[in-house]
Amino acid sequence: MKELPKVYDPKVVEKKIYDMWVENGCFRAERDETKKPFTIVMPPPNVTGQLHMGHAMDAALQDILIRFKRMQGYAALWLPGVDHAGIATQIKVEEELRKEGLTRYDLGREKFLERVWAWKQKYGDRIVEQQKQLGASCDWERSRFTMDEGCSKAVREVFVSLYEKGLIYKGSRIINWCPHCTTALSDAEVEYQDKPGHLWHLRYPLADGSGDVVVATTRPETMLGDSGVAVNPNDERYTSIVGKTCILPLVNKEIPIVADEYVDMEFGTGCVKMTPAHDPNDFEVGQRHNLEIIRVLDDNGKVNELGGKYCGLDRYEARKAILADLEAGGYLVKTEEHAHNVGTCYRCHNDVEPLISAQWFVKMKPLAEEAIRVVKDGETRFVPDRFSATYLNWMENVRDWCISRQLWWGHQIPAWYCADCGHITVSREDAHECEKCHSRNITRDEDVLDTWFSSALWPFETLGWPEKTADLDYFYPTDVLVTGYDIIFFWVARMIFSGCEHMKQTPFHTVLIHGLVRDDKGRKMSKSLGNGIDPLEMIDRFGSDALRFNLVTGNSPGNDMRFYTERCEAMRNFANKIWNASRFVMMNLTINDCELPDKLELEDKWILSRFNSVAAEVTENMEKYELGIAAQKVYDFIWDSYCDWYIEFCKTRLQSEDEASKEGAQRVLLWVLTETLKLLHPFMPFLTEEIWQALPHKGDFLISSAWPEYNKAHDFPKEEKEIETVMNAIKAVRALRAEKNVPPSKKPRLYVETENTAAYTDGIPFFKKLAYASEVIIASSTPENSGEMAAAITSDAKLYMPLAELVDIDKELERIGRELSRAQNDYDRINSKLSNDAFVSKAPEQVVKAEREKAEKLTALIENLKASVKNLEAMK
RNA sequence: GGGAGCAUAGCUCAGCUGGGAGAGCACUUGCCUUACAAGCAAGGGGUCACAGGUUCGAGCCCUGUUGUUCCCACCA
Repeated sequence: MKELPKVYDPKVVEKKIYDMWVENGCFRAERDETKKPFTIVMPPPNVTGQLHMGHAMDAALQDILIRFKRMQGYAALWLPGVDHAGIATQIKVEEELRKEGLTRYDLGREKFLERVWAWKQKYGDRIVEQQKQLGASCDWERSRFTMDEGCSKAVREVFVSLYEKGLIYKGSRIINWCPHCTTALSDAEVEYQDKPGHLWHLRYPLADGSGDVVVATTRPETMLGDSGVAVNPNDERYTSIVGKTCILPLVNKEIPIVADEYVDMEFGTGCVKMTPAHDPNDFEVGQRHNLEIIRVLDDNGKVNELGGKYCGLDRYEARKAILADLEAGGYLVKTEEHAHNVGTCYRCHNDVEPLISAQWFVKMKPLAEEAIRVVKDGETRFVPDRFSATYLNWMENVRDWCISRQLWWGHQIPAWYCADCGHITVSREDAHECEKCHSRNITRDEDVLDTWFSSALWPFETLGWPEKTADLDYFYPTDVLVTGYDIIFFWVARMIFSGCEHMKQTPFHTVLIHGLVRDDKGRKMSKSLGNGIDPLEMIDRFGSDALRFNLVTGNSPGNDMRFYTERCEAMRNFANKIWNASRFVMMNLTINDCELPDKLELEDKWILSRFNSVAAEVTENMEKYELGIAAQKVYDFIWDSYCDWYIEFCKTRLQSEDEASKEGAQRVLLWVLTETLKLLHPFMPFLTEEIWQALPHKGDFLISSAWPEYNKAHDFPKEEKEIETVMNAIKAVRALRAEKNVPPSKKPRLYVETENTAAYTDGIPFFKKLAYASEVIIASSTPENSGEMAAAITSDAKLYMPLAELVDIDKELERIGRELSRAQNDYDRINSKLSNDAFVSKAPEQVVKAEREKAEKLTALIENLKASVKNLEAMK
């Protein structure tokens, strides 16, 4: 048998094992009509991305599920890919250009796009390589890119077909504009932040000279675009001025005063300036009252030529200048502190400017209906369930989706404008003439689509849609989508309505939501804070398996988790524990197959029975997506049951002359280890495969072996109880010895007084090994000189040790007295339950029975303790 | 304004459909017991935020309160 190093070194193992899996096609998913498919599509990371802890957690969860299902015999497909990430990527390449003193306009669209593709070529694989280090068992041969030919075709098909159905339209509306990224954004791409600000009260004189109105605003610079003042129709303070006009200061323009329900009488002065071009509400009021739409800010957030003397000023400079001028002109009535909610760009975090612009939109209401139904009817289920409420709330109130972006990197909108007749041609094929007037004087829309427009198609475009492929037929709908709660709106919601619309089937039956990985102080990991922990560094220090285990244990689905390096270390220690247990088994191995023996000893039945329960429970937990609980159970089984007890139980047999017993121990040790490695494999794939390869095994790879199933023949409840009696006695002896500071080297005789001689006789070798006894004498009567010996008391035995020099009768009495009062307390509590008729009659039979058994044991223990007290007192 | 999460050991968190409070780390004591000192054994430490309620029985279910975090929303 191969000699293994004393310490597990993930570095030498992980790369080797991963390459072996890849070379042998272990991740490949084949269509197989004899198997059920199980499909996960990976949330595609950004091409520009670097693997961070969020990705690592996401990937770990998916890999665990896919490995589990693969072992259960499914045709398990984990489909990877990367996202072109419009704004993010374009910004990176533009930054690179800036270092050369260039802008994208210097290069022109075509050359710029060449640069981006080159960038993608250079860095696009980086994150994929990093995912591989995590052990991701994706079918890499099917890897896709959101701008590859197939995806482009899918995007085009969807755009055109939605346009044909009237679900995509172009219109001028108030949209969110990022002056830094110089593009429109969707509602979902705006992050609102509470920021301190001011509420300025401005006086607008009435045109007829009969007085003035005072409006309150947080954004005085937009006054340049004011085209009216609104008051509430029920506001008696202002009924007399409705219908009049006032003079817009600085601009010197006459604007109407209108009455509209929108105005809140309680807020500010009850008069609101109306800037229809720069505020969504004002826009709507403006529509109702036919107010002029005057856009005064350009695409860069600077005042445009309609702003008169302020033209060219940045919006915040303009604010200062305008306030100064208003104050000088006596128009500034007062200034109040006022915190307000400001929209910021989710990419660059600059303030978003609401402004009127002609953009493309997806009409959401009709699409949302089915997307709501599938979740309400449980065709798609969120885990944890509370996120379905988040989803439904969003979907029920969803507004039209602005999908055009003023960028170059992305899917260009397939719309051509006719210079002659003004018609818009939207086409699957590139258009060369206007479909209406056949003029060739057409130009293509410059804009590209929102990145999420293509990601929304991910579950089916990656399987070949719009072609009717065999893969699509077999693997769609997919099964589970794993992602963080932060992109439910961006992505999950849009995949669901897209799947419903284009495939007529929801894209997945389960959405497994996880939380954010935070730093050890609970802060979000971010570049600007510099508090990010690099998963690759953790892999380097502790191994991929340890990182994965850390990321999936100790927190529950949907909750954020704090990342502690020390926990990674603890998991590394766990990996090492298994490594050494395996090393121990191998060192003792003289067999070369992994069959169980014909004859099973008591302890063998115990560990098989324990394993059996654990396998059943773990499987159930996995199926309910309780991965953390499943992992914890495997951890406990390995460390407590297998290592701390079973291996120790076996040591004597492994050294014995009895060949049958010796081989039996080897066989059970090996069998349980092998099966346990299977349960652990999804969580710690590298370590388990490495060990499995070194052990006698059937089949080629652990990754493709069968998941353990509950086996009725391995259910031994009686033996479990019996060995646990012995374990309790061992623990009692060890506790006694520890209290008296007896070193393991001191091995006294052990006299056991018990009625249960059979079990204790079976346990003799265990008492010798684990309770440090030189000799074990079992009798149903009290040994001589019992008063001169220290005694450990259990419910069915008294275990005496001649540690004469350590025995102090008073101290013994005190110690036993403590145990007695503890036992008495427990007994009283249980007895009060049992003497309660309501409990006995109403509680389930099982529970009552269990309580009775406890009471019996405690009664016996108390009797034993009392007898000892009596005995000791007689000695005094 | 609406909604959700969280509150359990010194720290970070598990605790699935109600039935004797757990883990990791930290701490104390003793051990190099030939798989593992990245280890073994023993141990200390908790009014399960607070107040009610349902129940034979509540960390878990219901109501309310407090604190805290987050999401959504067009009050200028």
